[in-house]
Amino acid sequence: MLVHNAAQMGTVRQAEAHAGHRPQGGKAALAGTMEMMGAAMPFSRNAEVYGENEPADYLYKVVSGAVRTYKVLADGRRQIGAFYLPGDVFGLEAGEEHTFSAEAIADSKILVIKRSALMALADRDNEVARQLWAEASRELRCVQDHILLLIKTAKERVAAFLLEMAKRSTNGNAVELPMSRQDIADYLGLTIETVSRMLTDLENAATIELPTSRRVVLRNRSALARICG
Amino acid sequence: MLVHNAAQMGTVRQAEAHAGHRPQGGKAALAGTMEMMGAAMPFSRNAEVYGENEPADYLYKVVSGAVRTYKVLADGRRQIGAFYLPGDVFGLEAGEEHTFSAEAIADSKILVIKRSALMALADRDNEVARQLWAEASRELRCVQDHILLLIKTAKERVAAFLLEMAKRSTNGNAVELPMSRQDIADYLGLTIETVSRMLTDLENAATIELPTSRRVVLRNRSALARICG
DNA sequence: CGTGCAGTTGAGCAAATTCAACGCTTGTGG
DNA sequence: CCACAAGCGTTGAATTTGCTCAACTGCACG
Repeated sequence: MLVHNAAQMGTVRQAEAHAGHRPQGGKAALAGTMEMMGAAMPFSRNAEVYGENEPADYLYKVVSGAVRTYKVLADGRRQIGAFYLPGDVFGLEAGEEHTFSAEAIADSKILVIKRSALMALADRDNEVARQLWAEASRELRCVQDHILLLIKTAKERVAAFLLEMAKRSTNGNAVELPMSRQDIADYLGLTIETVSRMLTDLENAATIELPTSRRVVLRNRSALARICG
Repeated sequence: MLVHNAAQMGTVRQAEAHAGHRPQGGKAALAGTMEMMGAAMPFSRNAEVYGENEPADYLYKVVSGAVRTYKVLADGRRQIGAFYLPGDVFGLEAGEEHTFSAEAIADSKILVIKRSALMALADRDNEVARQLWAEASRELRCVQDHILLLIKTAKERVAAFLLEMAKRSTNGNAVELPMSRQDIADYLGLTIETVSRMLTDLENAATIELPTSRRVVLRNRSALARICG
């Protein structure tokens, strides 16, 4: 189910109330269109946004906070598919059902958009359709890059992860990690111990600084890039 | 952008001769549409279909043979993104350029379709657009499953690979592998030696038979499924 | 009949995991 | 206000897994 408690139920309805709105013109960006059609909902830390195999009736855009998508294997191993930061769109599926589950990593505000409304709009407005394609393409590229990550060594994965987060972060060399070591490990296909060791190795090599465990400062980007392979 | 430059590959020009054809009706499947719009081209074993970063002006459908897509990292490691068997569509990208390279694994016949023609058709015919979405979605799901493979143990990866190939193969429990051990290894993120060892382990456990190195017979599917995790 | 390629097998090694202990921070109840 | 438990992260030692390197087999092709 999309809605997990009564308190959230009401807010989702709001999203639908806006579903009929038209964008200002044919050249409206998907970003702008979505703001018109969706309603921002609060999710608290670790709250589920949607579950695997649930109908994909909505898509989402992170306003603040952060989101992880993941799958859990039969024996409990968890693979995180992606992290989504403010501005990122997630939950856009061509199929009828979500293939991953999604949870808020921290307290978050998330824009909820009814899929059918956006799709109907895309049928009339080719620009919107194009934007949806671009979004899906971005997602595919992300997953493909993720595969390339998973064939690398532990140090390479951690270095690549830091560079990726830095590229998506706004504040230069200082990166605030919203996720735990376990989340990072499950994203990189490593254990928390290995992630921790690689981070301390990088710190010892003066490649990064770790003022706190959730804050990383890149001291030597080119060294990181070199490590990436 | 939907309109793209003319081909740089001389042989591909043939495909364009058919580009103006219309499907029989609005409900034509993508499969049928593509047969109308494309020309079958022969590719010999190991021939390149397209290269990474080349403009994605065409998309492709395997008629016979098999295709691999791959990326090579700076240090020479190769990651195979996917294998495509007869009936499979590949090279469909929303972006301007191919993100992987593609090669024929064996001598193959491949249908070549001009992207701009198909896209133009999709603009007029929502059914075609929907089919393109479905294709892109299938591709995304494939890549996501691939990620799940890469976090497993060597034996689990090989077992999952065999089940995947069996599911795509037509002839029951007998699976003909068109690709080499090196291809399998680069798909699974393992070495050829490890792939070979896992296969012999499975054979010793009477889970599979290996009449020849390229032919596998699944003797105990449920055991394989159990191994997958 | 040799040559070359693809695949298998073995031994030793390196990388990452597992298991275990410990430090630090945070929140809670006496 | 302090004591203490819980959660998160780090570190160390032992173990396991898969890799590297090397030898060897079978087979196709000249």
